[in-house]
Amino acid sequence: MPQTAQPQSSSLTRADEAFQYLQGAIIQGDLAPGEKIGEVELCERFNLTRGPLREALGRLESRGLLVRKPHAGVKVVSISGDELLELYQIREVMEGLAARQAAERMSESEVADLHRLLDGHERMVAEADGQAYYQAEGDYDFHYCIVTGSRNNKLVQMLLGDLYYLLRLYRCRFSTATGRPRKALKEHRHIADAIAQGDGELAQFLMQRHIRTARDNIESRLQEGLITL
Amino acid sequence: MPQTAQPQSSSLTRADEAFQYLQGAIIQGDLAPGEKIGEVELCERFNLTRGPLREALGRLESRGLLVRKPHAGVKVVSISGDELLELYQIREVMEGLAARQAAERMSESEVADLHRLLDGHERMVAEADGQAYYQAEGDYDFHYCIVTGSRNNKLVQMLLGDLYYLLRLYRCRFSTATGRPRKALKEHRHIADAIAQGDGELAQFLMQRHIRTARDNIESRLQEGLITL
DNA sequence: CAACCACGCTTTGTTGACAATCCAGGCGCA
DNA sequence: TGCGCCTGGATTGTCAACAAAGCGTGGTTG
Repeated sequence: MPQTAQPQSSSLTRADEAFQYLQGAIIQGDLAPGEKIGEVELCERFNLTRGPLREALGRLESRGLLVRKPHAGVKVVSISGDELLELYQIREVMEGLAARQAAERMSESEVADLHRLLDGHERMVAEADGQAYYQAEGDYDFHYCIVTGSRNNKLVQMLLGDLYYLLRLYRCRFSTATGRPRKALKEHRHIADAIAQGDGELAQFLMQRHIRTARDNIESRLQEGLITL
Repeated sequence: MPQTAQPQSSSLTRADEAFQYLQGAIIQGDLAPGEKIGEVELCERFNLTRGPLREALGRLESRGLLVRKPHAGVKVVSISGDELLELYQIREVMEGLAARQAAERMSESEVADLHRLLDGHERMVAEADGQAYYQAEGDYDFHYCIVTGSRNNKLVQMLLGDLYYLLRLYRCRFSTATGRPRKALKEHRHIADAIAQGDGELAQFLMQRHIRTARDNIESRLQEGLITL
């Protein structure tokens, strides 16, 4: 599907398209990690020239999804289990902050939305043991809500704009998930309750413990040998 | 290894030069915030063509130092006091984590280096009330040491590669500083002691309080009207 | 037979020109 | 006189070609 026709948003430049497309391709695993990929090949892959492509590449590199050596070419970032655990440690403190600020600043309607979201998740888990969907998307929806609710623009940018893409990359790579949907959902509910009560400290504590639990889960799985690096 | 360190070694490309140069120019304030600056002007400013420049611009944008609207041009990021406070909140939790991990993972020699660094700072403060230098550079040196000591690559990349540049931008803009070198130095020493003893929890707590104090200081100064936005 | 050097090819970095888009100023009309 | 359209200029986005650097290959030599 060559997107030669650009019907609508003229505000979308080719470089932006390439950026989004490449980001998606990397996250979904269409481009293997460590794969040294040439520029011309990418250009032909979705008809554009090297100018916009290089700009997109630069942005991807700055975001940490690509590594590029001066004259050696670009390759998709190779990931390790240790780095994933590092990411979770960072997530722990940052989302803890997000939860605290969300508890302090979320509006009534936002809190209501959050609870509705959890109601939906509850139905999903109850109905069909919908582990797959719940973990893949629902989990992100919940955390997404809280992060945006923190009203901390920089935090939103760092988490939603950068970190989550990396996490998604890992998650898609070795499709490991917590494997504990009900417990996780319960934790989510507790966090939402703390936020609803405006108890920032509690929300922060619960969120940190929630993510730490997930991290421990992943760590033990990694040690068991489910490493797909 | 974060690619943000410095593309030093052999052949640094023109785009990298432009990137570093522009980053420095923005941080030092040679480019006013909110200033809409043309590409050709930048090109002539340090002889290079628009290709590499645009790549550098893209990376600057992705790093948050520039904002660019599709056909409207680029302008240096305009900053607000609120955003600075947000940054400090993020710093609080992230550097808290860094301090904890540094306490757990720093080597003997690194701890010794850290203490030597503080000795130097102590001399500076005692000798000449060297507030200016201590605050401008010494403070960063200390935090830099601890962050790298955390051995958390992602954390290093996010703090040293991104956040600190923004902080420097703010600091240079309204050259506000803590104005409490002795107290800050004492806090630094306590943190270093906690790290030396391997007490991660204490180091984290002290670091968070240290940064929170600095933040409160800035907040009150802002409210007093030292806002240069 | 192995190691080293030189050559050429491939890929990246850079350049200048072309085309699309937006902003400002001026003119016409109500 | 004020509003809106139009045109001109300038700026950004895009392109195709040029130059330099890295790497593999093949030949030569110890």
